[in-house]
Amino acid sequence: MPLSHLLRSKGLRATPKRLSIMKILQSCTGPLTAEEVRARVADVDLVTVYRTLQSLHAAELAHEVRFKDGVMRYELSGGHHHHLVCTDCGVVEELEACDVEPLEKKVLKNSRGFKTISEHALEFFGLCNKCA
Amino acid sequence: MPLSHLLRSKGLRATPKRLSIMKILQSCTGPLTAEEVRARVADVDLVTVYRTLQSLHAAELAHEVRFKDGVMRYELSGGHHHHLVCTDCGVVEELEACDVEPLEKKVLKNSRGFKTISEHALEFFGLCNKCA
DNA sequence: ATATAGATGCAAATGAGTTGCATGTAATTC
DNA sequence: GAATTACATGCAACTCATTTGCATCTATAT
Repeated sequence: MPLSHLLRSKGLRATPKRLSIMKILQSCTGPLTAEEVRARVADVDLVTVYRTLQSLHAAELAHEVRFKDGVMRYELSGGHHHHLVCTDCGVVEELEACDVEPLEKKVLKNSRGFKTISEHALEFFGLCNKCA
Repeated sequence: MPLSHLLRSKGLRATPKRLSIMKILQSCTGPLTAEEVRARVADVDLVTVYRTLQSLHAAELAHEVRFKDGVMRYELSGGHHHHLVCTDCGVVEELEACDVEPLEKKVLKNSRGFKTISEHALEFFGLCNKCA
């Protein structure tokens, strides 16, 4: 499905800037901050980037991730997954498998105070081959 | 070990405000933001709270956690663990067991680009009994 | 072509967290 | 137990990510 159809299928308009932003997200290996997106798209206001990323996330077309710096990052939703982040240079490696579901089930079963678990956030931090 | 000795063993001074801040952290079930700490301690500047929490973390006396709002929270280090957070009311339940280590080993083994994994962040989000 | 709801840009505001600097005080030394 | 000194605190001002208000613009439906 082309990006423009994806957007329209969620009730969002397929504007040139939106498409550029999505293409950038698509072309990068790791999740990007609003500022990183702005630096890669010609003539976009940072506010527009913020609003676009929020819209994409609200429409479930993008995931939100926060690494240790606390800055929000976005990536196109290509299935649920987690990341391995280098604490030295910041390189990000995507992990295909999630494998947290069994843990999640166990956590819910052992919980006294919770009825449902809908989400989880998991990130790994370490040193990449270069920085080690 | 009393809090004052804990501090001194890490080369930090046992000042009244520091002790108050630590007592508050100790008495609360979940991790607290700087602002939440300030609201519970008499006559402390927010800056002092920030600096104190950072010192405690640097000395490994406190853990840092970030939930979905992106705000940093602190809790006294009582062994590594994770949290279950209610997305509605914000209640936090602590999870005794971690159980991520085997996953971590597997992730490192499967990784092409990383040599070591030193840390991970894992939080679960759902609805507590009250809010469900 | 027109209408309209949604998208964009600019400026200004918000809110978490930080920094510089002067003052205060815990811990050490005599 | 008084003096010394390095660390701790408070205040004001700052930075930086993110948000909001408002006027303008434009993709999409009619």
